[in-house]
Amino acid sequence: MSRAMKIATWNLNSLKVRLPHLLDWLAAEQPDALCLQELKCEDRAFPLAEIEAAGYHAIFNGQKTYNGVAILSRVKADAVSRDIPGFADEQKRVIAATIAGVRVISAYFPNGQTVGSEKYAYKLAWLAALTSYLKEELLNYPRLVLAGDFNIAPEACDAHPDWQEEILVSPPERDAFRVLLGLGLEDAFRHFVQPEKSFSWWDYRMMAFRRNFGLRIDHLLVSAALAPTLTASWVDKAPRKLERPSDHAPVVLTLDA
DNA sequence: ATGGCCACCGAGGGTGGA
Repeated sequence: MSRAMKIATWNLNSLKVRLPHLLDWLAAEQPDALCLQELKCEDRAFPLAEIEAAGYHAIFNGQKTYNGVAILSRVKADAVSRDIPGFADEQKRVIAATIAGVRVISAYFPNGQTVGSEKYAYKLAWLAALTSYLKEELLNYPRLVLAGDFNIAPEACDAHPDWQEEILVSPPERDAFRVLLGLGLEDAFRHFVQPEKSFSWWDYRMMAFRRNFGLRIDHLLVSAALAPTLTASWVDKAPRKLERPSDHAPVVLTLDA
């Protein structure tokens, strides 16, 4: 018997500020699992009551001011794991759990700031650690989704032609993305024919959203066991049009597994 | 024009994001 699932990822850029948008989106879209990033919220301040009132369970891994990830789910999450095992890191960027038989990982990849900076070196080291972790996770959980803000636009078509920065599109970052695919993961969005200039992030400045001056840096990668079950994937630009939006839009997949 | 916006902390402007 097959079961339809809707799984999404959304960098909220502050859970506190975006809570009304989040609750509206949950009510409208009813995802089975929603991976969140950039909570900027300590665990003790997590708005659990509001999330539960919306009909969702929540697991979270937060810190003050920066980073912070969570997974919301219709059914309770099992086998919860936080951070990258064996990778010493103060920054709260990873949480994983099994939801309705699917291993779901919510990840907030480092930004990297500028190519060659210390933060860039941290990004590449973090990517290597994540890759080792994913290799292990795939052995334990063949039905897996890696979702989050990757801070990498994997191909030329994933960045607006006028994007002048090296960061988010540099060859070492794109190589790291391809190494993840090489583990047997597939970009759910690219499993389907998509409109040109499909992006998931637009800068707050320069009227970037109105001009569709953006990047596709939020992704859902699915394991080989799940890829044949995909039924759709899209970017939901609606929340980016609201007052005081996150600079990221939710990215969604559906599957029938 | 080498910044423009937004959120954070905390009480003013510095830091970080992408």
